[in-house]
Amino acid sequence: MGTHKVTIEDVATLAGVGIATVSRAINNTDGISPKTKEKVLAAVEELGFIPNSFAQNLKFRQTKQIALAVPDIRNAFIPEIAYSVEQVAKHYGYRVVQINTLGNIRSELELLRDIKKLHVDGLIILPLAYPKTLKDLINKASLPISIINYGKTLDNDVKADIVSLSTPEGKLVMEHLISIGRTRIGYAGAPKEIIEERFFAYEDALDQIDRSLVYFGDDFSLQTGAKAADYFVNLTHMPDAIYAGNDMVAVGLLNRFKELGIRVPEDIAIVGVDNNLLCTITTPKISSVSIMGTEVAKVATELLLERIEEQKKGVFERVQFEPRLIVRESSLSRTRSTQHIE
Amino acid sequence: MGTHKVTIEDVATLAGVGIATVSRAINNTDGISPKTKEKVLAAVEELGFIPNSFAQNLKFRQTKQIALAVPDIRNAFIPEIAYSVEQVAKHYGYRVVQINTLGNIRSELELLRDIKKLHVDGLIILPLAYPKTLKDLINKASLPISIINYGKTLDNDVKADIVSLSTPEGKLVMEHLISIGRTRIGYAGAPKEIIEERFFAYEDALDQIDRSLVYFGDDFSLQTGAKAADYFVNLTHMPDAIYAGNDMVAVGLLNRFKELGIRVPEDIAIVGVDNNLLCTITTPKISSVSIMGTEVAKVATELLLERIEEQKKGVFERVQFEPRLIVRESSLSRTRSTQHIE
DNA sequence: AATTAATTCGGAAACGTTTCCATGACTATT
DNA sequence: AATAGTCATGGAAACGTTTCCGAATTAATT
Repeated sequence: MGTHKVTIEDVATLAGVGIATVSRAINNTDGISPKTKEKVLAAVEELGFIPNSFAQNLKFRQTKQIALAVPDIRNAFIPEIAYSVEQVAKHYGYRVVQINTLGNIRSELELLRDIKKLHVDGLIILPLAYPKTLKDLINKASLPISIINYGKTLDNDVKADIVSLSTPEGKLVMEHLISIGRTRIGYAGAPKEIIEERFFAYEDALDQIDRSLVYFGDDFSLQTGAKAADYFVNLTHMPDAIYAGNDMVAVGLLNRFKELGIRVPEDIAIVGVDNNLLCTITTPKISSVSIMGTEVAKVATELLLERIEEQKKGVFERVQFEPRLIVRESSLSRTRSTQHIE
Repeated sequence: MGTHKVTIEDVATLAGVGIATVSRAINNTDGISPKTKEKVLAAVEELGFIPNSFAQNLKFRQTKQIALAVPDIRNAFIPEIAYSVEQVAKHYGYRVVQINTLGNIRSELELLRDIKKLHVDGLIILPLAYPKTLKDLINKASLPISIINYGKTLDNDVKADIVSLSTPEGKLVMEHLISIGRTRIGYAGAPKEIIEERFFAYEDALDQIDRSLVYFGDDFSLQTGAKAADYFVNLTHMPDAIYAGNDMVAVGLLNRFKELGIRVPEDIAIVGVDNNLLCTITTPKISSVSIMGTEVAKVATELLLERIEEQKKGVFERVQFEPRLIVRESSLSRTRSTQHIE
């Protein structure tokens, strides 16, 4: 337990040496004889001395730690990102501390505001939305930042590396649904402010939109999917396909539809976005667009760590990944299946 | 961007005051006139001064941050814990930094070894296993620790609060499977070292165990479940029920069985542990034991924060939560169903 | 108007390290 | 044996804050 009052000076006294020597011993620095080193380490052990890292870092500056700020841990899309970030960071010898902002934009801003308290060398952030404040805070921040851009368009003058998905993820979905002959296509997801490109793709793909086929829930969750299913079922004229804003919603939809006796894909086709692991364990398996989370996270982390290590200023990178549609059972054509099924 | 070389002294010079006054201004301390305060804050703004928090904490000691160390973020059981911890911490005004040890015992030990580098006031750890080193490190650690004890028995002299699940979670599963008339019950999960109680319950419930009905994979993952299914299917004498070490494994089993044309629960019943969200979105829905993650996490966090705030020494709490079996479709009795289905 | 009390402020010590620099002891070279 | 060169070591400065304490200014009391 030791209330940790023991300082380097206590060790020095016990070992009968100067504090400089103690420092050399515990840091494996050159210029100390093996025997004094041993003597010092014995004293360290005896007193249970632990260097105060605040004092250490006061000179050192580097902490070899980076922060990863993610919105909602309950969305299974996040672990994929987190895992990938950990891998790369470990390879560079960095530790990752993950901050869960819980889908709360306020706490995202708060985090940026006192990012210094985290004692990290850099930050990877996956913002929910991009209010002007966020941009200002990023630009004012005094440490390297990588942004994983999840669906939103960013101003070009943000002083951070940005790795993003190009927006056609929704376009892919819509083109696919149209190509398999669906004509009444609905949308279900969070309000469009959250990831607006997702919904814009829906609007863009249709000549005219029927507002009754659009369901906005509170978030991208299973519950939203279930509520959306209830909503669609009560329409006099049901859709024959639904573009789900993400896979959680898709799963929620599918599940509720099954409970209600509606067949997928025969009655309604469903396609989600994220290519979440969940898509492969439902029955039927759900078609989805992979947003390449692993790759995106990898690049974002590499950019950040290179910026940290090389102390790069300016010249911020912009990288885009193309999404990839993976067709599964939930969106098979009713007549014949010419698509490749995974 | 500012390379953050600007110090409190620069601000003092610009504002034409002493550094003590600057400190008072930025910390809202008493003993400063409104107008000097305003003047100082203007200087702070102009220079973009950000206090060096290493220097601050050198005196202050408290960081109002706690760490949460979790094994495998890809296991959907974790988010439940994390979410609950965040809620409580926020209520107390603390930030949570999450450390993912990726199922690696080495990195768990490493974390404890240099926990100081994280600059947190306390730690909540969900250990994978309990080698002696871990206990030693915990006892030597110089900050409050709460352990969320996930299946393993702990020595009583660990100097930390411990919130654990009482072990009968596996017993519940076995008694249930036996009660619905299954006679050849198998086990699938990670090697018994990982969470040994899970497997011991299996052994205890049976008069004699048939080693061929036990499958140990690498971990508690979907893949392990799938591989286990392949294994069981190839037995000359298949089991009629499987106790899955956790829900990920259960889902993996179910999915692969379905691909192989084996009916659940008619041919094989499956029961998992964790009561993961996944259990309700598969077809059939999977019976599982809730380990009360939310409640456990809540108590663990409260104990930790109280210990921090009140600077309690000694008197370590031991809290146990009882698991709860939730019967769903994957373990219905073949003859009639008398159980309550959720 | 004179004394006392209350504010406001700056200097300097303290927090616990790392590291530069000077010193002294020891080894190697001639 | 004398000089040069290594090596080990401790003292002290530096890192950037907060805070104690005394001084100086202002306000309040008589």
